[in-house]
Amino acid sequence: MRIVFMGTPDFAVPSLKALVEAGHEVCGVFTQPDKPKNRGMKLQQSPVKQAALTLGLSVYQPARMRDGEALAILQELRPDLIAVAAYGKILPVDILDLPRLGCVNVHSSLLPRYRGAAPINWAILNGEDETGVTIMCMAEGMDTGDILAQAKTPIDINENAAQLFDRLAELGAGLLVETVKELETGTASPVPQDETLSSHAPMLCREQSPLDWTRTARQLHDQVRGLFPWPAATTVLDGVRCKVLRTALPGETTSKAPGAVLQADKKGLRIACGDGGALDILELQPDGKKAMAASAFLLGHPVPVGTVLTKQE
RNA sequence: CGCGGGGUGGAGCAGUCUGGUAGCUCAUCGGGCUCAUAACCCGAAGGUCGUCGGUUCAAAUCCGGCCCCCGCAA
Repeated sequence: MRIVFMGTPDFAVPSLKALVEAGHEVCGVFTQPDKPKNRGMKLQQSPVKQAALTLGLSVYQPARMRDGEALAILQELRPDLIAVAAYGKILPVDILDLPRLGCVNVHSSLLPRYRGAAPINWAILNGEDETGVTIMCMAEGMDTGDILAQAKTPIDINENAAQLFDRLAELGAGLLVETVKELETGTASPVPQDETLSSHAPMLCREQSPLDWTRTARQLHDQVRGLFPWPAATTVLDGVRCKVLRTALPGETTSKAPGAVLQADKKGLRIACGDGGALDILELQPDGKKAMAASAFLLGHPVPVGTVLTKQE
Protein backbone atom coordinates (compact mmCIF):
# COMPACT_ATOMS: atom_id res chain seq x y z
CA MET A 1 0.00 0.00 0.00
CA ARG A 2 1.18 3.54 -0.73
CA ILE A 3 1.40 5.36 2.58
CA VAL A 4 2.43 8.86 3.55
CA PHE A 5 3.69 8.99 7.12
CA MET A 6 3.50 12.08 9.28
CA GLY A 7 5.26 12.31 12.63
CA THR A 8 7.88 14.22 14.55
CA PRO A 9 9.18 12.99 17.93
CA ASP A 10 10.72 9.73 19.09
CA PHE A 11 7.28 8.32 19.79
CA ALA A 12 6.52 8.21 16.06
CA VAL A 13 9.72 6.50 14.93
CA PRO A 14 8.71 2.89 15.73
CA SER A 15 5.48 3.36 13.78
CA LEU A 16 7.36 4.58 10.74
CA LYS A 17 9.82 1.71 10.91
CA ALA A 18 7.04 -0.82 11.41
CA LEU A 19 5.23 0.32 8.29
CA VAL A 20 8.41 0.01 6.26
CA GLU A 21 9.18 -3.42 7.72
CA ALA A 22 5.64 -4.56 6.98
CA GLY A 23 6.44 -4.01 3.33
CA HIS A 24 4.39 -0.91 2.69
CA GLU A 25 5.53 1.65 0.20
CA VAL A 26 6.13 4.73 2.34
CA CYS A 27 6.16 7.24 -0.49
CA GLY A 28 6.73 10.29 1.68
CA VAL A 29 7.42 11.33 5.25
CA PHE A 30 6.13 14.62 6.65
CA THR A 31 7.75 16.05 9.74
CA GLN A 32 8.14 19.40 11.45
CA PRO A 33 10.72 21.75 9.91
CA ASP A 34 14.20 21.81 11.45
CA LYS A 35 14.20 24.33 14.24
CA PRO A 36 16.90 26.02 16.28
CA LYS A 37 16.88 24.19 19.58
CA ASN A 38 19.02 23.46 22.56
CA ARG A 39 22.14 25.15 23.82
CA GLY A 40 23.66 27.29 21.13
CA MET A 41 20.38 27.34 19.22
CA LYS A 42 21.66 24.89 16.66
CA LEU A 43 19.32 23.69 13.93
CA GLN A 44 17.93 20.31 14.84
CA GLN A 45 16.29 17.58 12.79
CA SER A 46 13.32 15.75 14.22
CA PRO A 47 13.80 12.10 15.23
CA VAL A 48 11.39 11.08 12.47
CA LYS A 49 13.40 12.99 9.88
CA GLN A 50 16.59 11.27 10.98
CA ALA A 51 14.94 7.86 10.84
CA ALA A 52 13.39 8.60 7.45
CA LEU A 53 16.70 9.67 5.97
CA THR A 54 18.36 6.54 7.31
CA LEU A 55 15.63 4.48 5.66
CA GLY A 56 16.17 6.37 2.41
CA LEU A 57 12.68 7.88 2.36
CA SER A 58 11.62 11.23 0.91
CA VAL A 59 11.16 13.87 3.61
CA TYR A 60 8.82 16.86 3.40
CA GLN A 61 8.80 19.64 5.99
CA PRO A 62 6.11 22.17 5.09
CA ALA A 63 5.78 25.04 7.54
CA ARG A 64 2.04 25.22 6.93
CA MET A 65 -0.53 22.62 5.97
CA ARG A 66 -3.22 25.01 4.80
CA ASP A 67 -1.53 27.04 2.08
CA GLY A 68 -2.05 24.46 -0.65
CA GLU A 69 1.58 23.49 -0.98
CA ALA A 70 1.24 20.46 1.27
CA LEU A 71 -1.93 19.44 -0.55
CA ALA A 72 -0.14 19.71 -3.90
CA ILE A 73 2.68 17.48 -2.69
CA LEU A 74 0.19 14.90 -1.42
CA GLN A 75 -1.78 14.93 -4.66
CA GLU A 76 1.47 14.19 -6.42
CA LEU A 77 2.30 11.34 -4.01
CA ARG A 78 -1.17 9.80 -4.39
CA PRO A 79 -1.12 7.84 -1.11
CA ASP A 80 -3.80 5.24 -0.35
CA LEU A 81 -3.50 6.17 3.29
CA ILE A 82 -1.94 8.79 5.52
CA ALA A 83 -0.64 7.48 8.86
CA VAL A 84 -0.04 10.10 11.54
CA ALA A 85 1.76 9.75 14.86
CA ALA A 86 2.43 12.86 16.94
CA TYR A 87 3.00 15.07 13.91
CA GLY A 88 2.27 18.29 15.76
CA LYS A 89 0.22 19.93 13.06
CA ILE A 90 -3.53 20.02 12.41
CA LEU A 91 -4.52 18.61 9.03
CA PRO A 92 -7.16 20.54 7.08
CA VAL A 93 -10.17 18.73 5.67
CA ASP A 94 -8.95 18.73 2.10
CA ILE A 95 -5.94 16.70 3.21
CA LEU A 96 -7.98 14.41 5.47
CA ASP A 97 -10.23 13.63 2.49
CA LEU A 98 -7.43 13.09 -0.01
CA PRO A 99 -6.32 9.47 0.52
CA ARG A 100 -8.59 6.67 -0.70
CA LEU A 101 -8.55 5.03 2.75
CA GLY A 102 -8.39 8.25 4.76
CA CYS A 103 -6.08 9.27 7.54
CA VAL A 104 -5.36 7.26 10.65
CA ASN A 105 -3.69 8.43 13.83
CA VAL A 106 -1.73 6.65 16.53
CA HIS A 107 -2.68 8.10 19.90
CA SER A 108 -1.09 7.06 23.17
CA SER A 109 -4.13 6.67 25.37
CA LEU A 110 -7.35 4.72 25.54
CA LEU A 111 -9.57 7.21 23.77
CA PRO A 112 -11.85 8.97 24.45
CA ARG A 113 -9.84 9.47 27.61
CA TYR A 114 -6.75 11.69 27.55
CA ARG A 115 -7.25 13.45 24.26
CA GLY A 116 -4.55 15.99 23.52
CA ALA A 117 -0.85 16.58 23.69
CA ALA A 118 0.42 14.72 26.75
CA PRO A 119 -1.74 11.64 27.36
CA ILE A 120 1.06 9.43 28.67
CA ASN A 121 2.20 11.89 31.29
CA TRP A 122 -1.30 12.64 32.48
CA ALA A 123 -2.19 8.99 32.82
CA ILE A 124 0.69 8.60 35.28
CA LEU A 125 0.09 11.95 36.98
CA ASN A 126 -3.46 10.83 37.70
CA GLY A 127 -2.29 7.54 39.13
CA GLU A 128 -3.85 5.34 36.46
CA ASP A 129 -2.86 1.69 36.61
CA GLU A 130 -3.76 1.03 33.00
CA THR A 131 -3.44 2.88 29.72
CA GLY A 132 -2.88 1.98 26.09
CA VAL A 133 -2.84 3.11 22.51
CA THR A 134 -5.62 3.86 20.06
CA ILE A 135 -5.63 3.82 16.28
CA MET A 136 -8.35 6.08 15.00
CA CYS A 137 -9.73 7.65 11.88
CA MET A 138 -8.82 11.31 11.80
CA ALA A 139 -11.61 13.82 11.93
CA GLU A 140 -11.55 17.59 12.26
CA GLY A 141 -11.73 17.70 16.05
CA MET A 142 -8.80 17.06 18.38
CA ASP A 143 -8.52 13.27 18.72
CA THR A 144 -12.25 12.81 18.21
CA GLY A 145 -12.33 10.41 15.26
CA ASP A 146 -13.80 6.90 15.18
CA ILE A 147 -11.78 4.21 16.90
CA LEU A 148 -10.34 1.45 14.71
CA ALA A 149 -8.34 -0.46 17.31
CA GLN A 150 -7.08 -0.29 20.87
CA ALA A 151 -4.50 -2.10 22.92
CA LYS A 152 -4.26 -1.91 26.70
CA THR A 153 -1.26 -2.18 28.95
CA PRO A 154 -0.80 -1.96 32.72
CA ILE A 155 1.26 0.86 34.23
CA ASP A 156 3.72 -0.29 36.86
CA ILE A 157 3.76 1.70 40.10
CA ASN A 158 7.39 2.60 39.48
CA GLU A 159 7.25 3.13 35.73
CA ASN A 160 8.01 6.66 34.56
CA ALA A 161 6.68 8.53 31.57
CA ALA A 162 9.80 7.95 29.48
CA GLN A 163 9.62 4.19 29.97
CA LEU A 164 5.90 4.15 29.22
CA PHE A 165 6.56 6.32 26.16
CA ASP A 166 8.88 3.69 24.76
CA ARG A 167 6.49 0.85 25.46
CA LEU A 168 3.48 2.63 23.98
CA ALA A 169 5.48 3.67 20.92
CA GLU A 170 6.18 -0.01 20.20
CA LEU A 171 2.65 -1.08 21.09
CA GLY A 172 1.25 1.63 18.82
CA ALA A 173 3.54 0.65 15.97
CA GLY A 174 2.38 -2.96 16.07
CA LEU A 175 -1.25 -2.01 16.31
CA LEU A 176 -0.87 0.45 13.45
CA VAL A 177 0.44 -2.24 11.14
CA GLU A 178 -2.41 -4.59 12.10
CA THR A 179 -4.97 -1.86 11.54
CA VAL A 180 -3.53 -0.93 8.16
CA LYS A 181 -3.90 -4.56 7.19
CA GLU A 182 -7.57 -4.47 8.17
CA LEU A 183 -8.10 -1.29 6.19
CA GLU A 184 -6.45 -2.95 3.21
CA THR A 185 -8.77 -5.97 3.37
CA GLY A 186 -11.80 -3.89 4.26
CA THR A 187 -12.37 -5.65 7.57
CA ALA A 188 -11.82 -2.59 9.74
CA SER A 189 -14.81 -1.49 11.77
CA PRO A 190 -14.72 2.10 13.05
CA VAL A 191 -16.50 2.74 16.35
CA PRO A 192 -17.50 6.27 17.35
CA GLN A 193 -16.09 7.61 20.60
CA ASP A 194 -18.33 7.99 23.63
CA GLU A 195 -18.17 11.75 24.15
CA THR A 196 -19.44 11.48 27.71
CA LEU A 197 -16.25 9.67 28.72
CA SER A 198 -13.81 12.07 27.09
CA SER A 199 -11.09 13.88 29.00
CA HIS A 200 -8.18 16.10 28.06
CA ALA A 201 -4.44 15.86 28.58
CA PRO A 202 -3.02 19.33 27.92
CA MET A 203 0.60 20.12 27.28
CA LEU A 204 2.85 19.99 30.32
CA CYS A 205 4.31 23.17 31.70
CA ARG A 206 7.06 24.07 34.12
CA GLU A 207 4.61 25.27 36.75
CA GLN A 208 3.80 21.62 37.42
CA SER A 209 7.36 20.88 38.51
CA PRO A 210 7.64 22.03 42.16
CA LEU A 211 6.81 19.28 44.63
CA ASP A 212 4.22 20.31 47.20
CA TRP A 213 4.98 18.12 50.20
CA THR A 214 1.48 18.53 51.59
CA ARG A 215 0.24 16.22 48.83
CA THR A 216 0.09 12.50 49.49
CA ALA A 217 3.13 10.30 49.07
CA ARG A 218 1.45 8.55 46.15
CA GLN A 219 0.57 11.83 44.43
CA LEU A 220 4.14 13.05 44.77
CA HIS A 221 5.49 9.76 43.45
CA ASP A 222 3.13 10.01 40.48
CA GLN A 223 4.23 13.59 39.89
CA VAL A 224 7.89 12.54 39.81
CA ARG A 225 7.40 9.73 37.32
CA GLY A 226 4.70 11.47 35.29
CA LEU A 227 6.86 14.53 34.63
CA PHE A 228 10.03 12.54 33.81
CA PRO A 229 12.17 13.45 31.95
CA TRP A 230 10.55 16.80 31.18
CA PRO A 231 9.75 19.13 32.85
CA ALA A 232 10.62 16.87 35.83
CA ALA A 233 9.49 17.33 39.41
CA THR A 234 11.67 19.68 41.45
CA THR A 235 12.42 20.57 45.03
CA VAL A 236 15.07 22.63 46.80
CA LEU A 237 17.71 20.89 48.93
CA ASP A 238 20.45 22.81 50.75
CA GLY A 239 19.54 25.85 48.69
CA VAL A 240 19.99 24.05 45.40
CA ARG A 241 17.14 23.48 43.01
CA CYS A 242 17.07 19.80 42.12
CA LYS A 243 15.12 17.79 39.64
CA VAL A 244 13.76 14.75 41.45
CA LEU A 245 14.26 11.97 38.93
CA ARG A 246 13.32 8.79 40.76
CA THR A 247 11.46 8.09 43.97
CA ALA A 248 10.05 5.11 45.85
CA LEU A 249 7.19 4.60 48.28
CA PRO A 250 8.61 3.05 51.46
CA GLY A 251 5.16 2.49 52.94
CA GLU A 252 6.25 4.13 56.17
CA THR A 253 3.94 6.36 58.17
CA THR A 254 5.04 9.35 60.23
CA SER A 255 3.59 12.07 62.41
CA LYS A 256 6.20 14.58 61.26
CA ALA A 257 5.15 17.69 59.35
CA PRO A 258 4.82 17.40 55.56
CA GLY A 259 8.20 18.14 53.98
CA ALA A 260 10.18 17.11 57.06
CA VAL A 261 13.39 15.23 56.33
CA LEU A 262 13.05 11.88 58.10
CA GLN A 263 16.35 10.42 57.00
CA ALA A 264 19.33 11.83 55.10
CA ASP A 265 22.40 9.61 55.01
CA LYS A 266 24.12 7.11 52.81
CA LYS A 267 21.11 4.83 53.10
CA GLY A 268 18.85 7.36 51.50
CA LEU A 269 16.76 10.49 51.67
CA ARG A 270 13.27 10.11 53.10
CA ILE A 271 10.74 12.93 53.26
CA ALA A 272 7.43 13.13 55.14
CA CYS A 273 4.36 13.75 53.02
CA GLY A 274 0.94 15.29 53.57
CA ASP A 275 -0.96 12.08 54.24
CA GLY A 276 1.41 10.88 56.96
CA GLY A 277 3.20 8.77 54.37
CA ALA A 278 6.79 9.15 53.24
CA LEU A 279 8.66 9.36 49.96
CA ASP A 280 12.20 8.15 49.30
CA ILE A 281 14.17 10.29 46.88
CA LEU A 282 16.50 7.88 45.08
CA GLU A 283 17.92 9.93 42.24
CA LEU A 284 18.11 13.64 41.62
CA GLN A 285 19.85 16.24 39.48
CA PRO A 286 21.02 19.55 40.92
CA ASP A 287 21.02 22.61 38.65
CA GLY A 288 24.07 22.51 36.42
CA LYS A 289 25.02 18.99 37.43
CA LYS A 290 24.55 15.49 36.17
CA ALA A 291 22.01 13.09 37.62
CA MET A 292 23.23 11.43 40.80
CA ALA A 293 22.05 9.19 43.61
CA ALA A 294 20.46 11.14 46.44
CA SER A 295 22.99 9.62 48.82
CA ALA A 296 25.82 11.05 46.69
CA PHE A 297 24.27 14.51 46.73
CA LEU A 298 24.12 14.38 50.52
CA LEU A 299 27.89 13.79 50.79
CA GLY A 300 28.53 17.30 49.58
CA HIS A 301 25.31 19.00 50.69
CA PRO A 302 24.26 18.67 54.33
CA VAL A 303 20.50 18.28 54.75
CA PRO A 304 19.91 17.73 58.48
CA VAL A 305 17.13 15.43 59.59
CA GLY A 306 14.24 17.61 60.70
CA THR A 307 14.68 20.20 57.95
CA VAL A 308 11.29 20.95 56.47
CA LEU A 309 11.14 21.24 52.69
CA THR A 310 8.65 23.70 51.27
CA LYS A 311 7.21 24.10 47.84
CA GLN A 312 9.38 26.50 45.84
CA GLU A 313 8.06 28.18 42.73
C1' C B 1 27.69 34.87 18.59
C1' G B 2 20.57 33.36 23.07
C1' C B 3 21.43 33.34 29.08
C1' G B 4 23.89 30.76 32.97
C1' G B 5 26.39 26.76 36.22
C1' G B 6 30.43 23.29 36.27
C1' G B 7 35.16 20.00 35.24
C1' U B 8 39.90 19.03 42.30
C1' G B 9 41.98 10.71 44.46
C1' G B 10 36.40 5.86 42.79
C1' A B 11 31.54 9.26 44.31
C1' G B 12 29.67 14.07 46.16
C1' C B 13 31.73 18.72 47.69
C1' A B 14 35.34 22.73 49.97
C1' G B 15 39.59 25.48 48.62
C1' U B 16 40.06 29.98 43.60
C1' C B 17 38.06 36.60 45.27
C1' U B 18 42.98 37.78 49.21
C1' G B 19 48.95 32.75 44.57
C1' G B 20 52.99 29.67 49.02
C1' U B 21 52.65 21.69 52.38
C1' A B 22 45.59 19.67 48.27
C1' G B 23 41.06 19.38 52.64
C1' C B 24 35.91 17.26 54.13
C1' U B 25 32.11 13.37 53.89
C1' C B 26 31.46 8.61 51.66
C1' A B 27 33.49 4.41 49.19
C1' U B 28 38.09 1.09 48.97
C1' C B 29 42.15 -1.79 51.55
C1' G B 30 44.42 -3.43 56.36
C1' G B 31 43.73 -3.95 61.63
C1' G B 32 40.60 -3.74 66.10
C1' C B 33 35.85 -4.10 68.82
C1' U B 34 31.43 -7.23 68.75
C1' C B 35 27.23 -13.05 69.24
C1' A B 36 27.05 -10.09 64.88
C1' U B 37 26.83 -5.88 61.44
C1' A B 38 25.69 -1.94 56.27
C1' A B 39 27.35 0.25 63.21
C1' C B 40 31.77 1.93 66.00
C1' C B 41 37.43 2.69 66.81
C1' C B 42 42.57 2.82 64.68
C1' G B 43 45.57 2.92 60.36
C1' A B 44 46.68 2.94 54.94
C1' A B 45 46.45 3.50 49.83
C1' G B 46 44.71 6.58 46.04
C1' G B 47 44.96 13.26 42.82
C1' U B 48 50.50 15.70 36.78
C1' C B 49 43.52 20.03 40.44
C1' G B 50 39.80 18.97 32.15
C1' U B 51 43.60 20.52 28.47
C1' C B 52 47.42 23.81 26.06
C1' G B 53 50.10 28.08 26.69
C1' G B 54 51.33 32.83 29.46
C1' U B 55 52.63 35.83 34.05
C1' U B 56 55.51 34.63 38.62
C1' C B 57 60.83 32.82 42.86
C1' A B 58 56.15 30.05 43.29
C1' A B 59 49.69 28.71 39.97
C1' A B 60 43.99 24.34 41.68
C1' U B 61 44.22 29.75 42.62
C1' C B 62 45.91 35.28 38.12
C1' C B 63 45.60 35.92 32.24
C1' G B 64 44.41 33.84 27.26
C1' G B 65 43.06 29.67 23.76
C1' C B 66 40.76 24.86 23.30
C1' C B 67 37.86 20.30 24.85
C1' C B 68 33.91 18.19 27.64
C1' C B 69 29.35 18.02 31.03
C1' C B 70 24.81 20.33 32.72
C1' G B 71 20.52 23.85 33.69
C1' C B 72 17.40 27.72 31.50
C1' A B 73 15.28 29.67 27.27
C1' A B 74 13.36 28.08 22.50
